Amino acid sequence: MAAVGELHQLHYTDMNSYFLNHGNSSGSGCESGSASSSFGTGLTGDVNSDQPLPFDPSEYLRDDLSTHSAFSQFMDNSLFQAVQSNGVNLPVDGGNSCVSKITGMNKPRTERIAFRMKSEVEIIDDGFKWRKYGKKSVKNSPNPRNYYKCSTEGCSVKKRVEKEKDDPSYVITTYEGIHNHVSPSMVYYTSQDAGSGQYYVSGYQISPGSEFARC
DNA sequence: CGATTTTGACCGGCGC
DNA sequence: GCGCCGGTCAAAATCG
Repeated sequence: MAAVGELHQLHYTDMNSYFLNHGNSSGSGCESGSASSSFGTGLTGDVNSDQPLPFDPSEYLRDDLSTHSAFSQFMDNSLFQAVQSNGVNLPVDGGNSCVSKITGMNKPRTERIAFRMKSEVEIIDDGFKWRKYGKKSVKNSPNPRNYYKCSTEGCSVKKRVEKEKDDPSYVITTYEGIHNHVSPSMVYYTSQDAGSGQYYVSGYQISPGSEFARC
């Protein structure tokens, strides 16, 4: 298997099952109906193993606007809310753990999630605004690793992006930390509950300026 | 002109 | 203690 040294310590997050679970459970906004069945193929109980993903998320990222939405929603909901700074607290689908983890389970350190996806470009617009702060060539790989920070003030989420050693058409993106804000590319709508009078998020859409919205 | 990228220097952890 | 390595800093360059 391929993977750059450190990634052996990580379990690749299975975006497919994320789409399955989150697309259905979160309800509003993202239509995941027919896509779910195709996402389901190839998923087995071993998604937690130290293996590359048994699928190619980029097929969906490239071609399917609803999946673009799903990815953006994933970034918003899952990374923003589910990944805790200590220990894993990610949604699980009845035995089929949809995520994975991550190093330092017992240590109070920042969570990390790695994605491997096929892409011609390294920079995948996940809805957040990133500022590059470093670039480093790593051992055992001819490809440099790029370091990004979330450019939103007060948010210290980082991500690393590098091309896979054995197949440069694959990009490995590692997210670290929790956004303390929502994605700037998402526009949320609120409604007021007639009973309680409280406001709640009734829906959202990708803002016209987003990369996703251009497809 | 402010924001972002580039890139070499610097720093800390780890193994020997 | 020393060197290697991954990660970050920060000044200069570039971009919009």
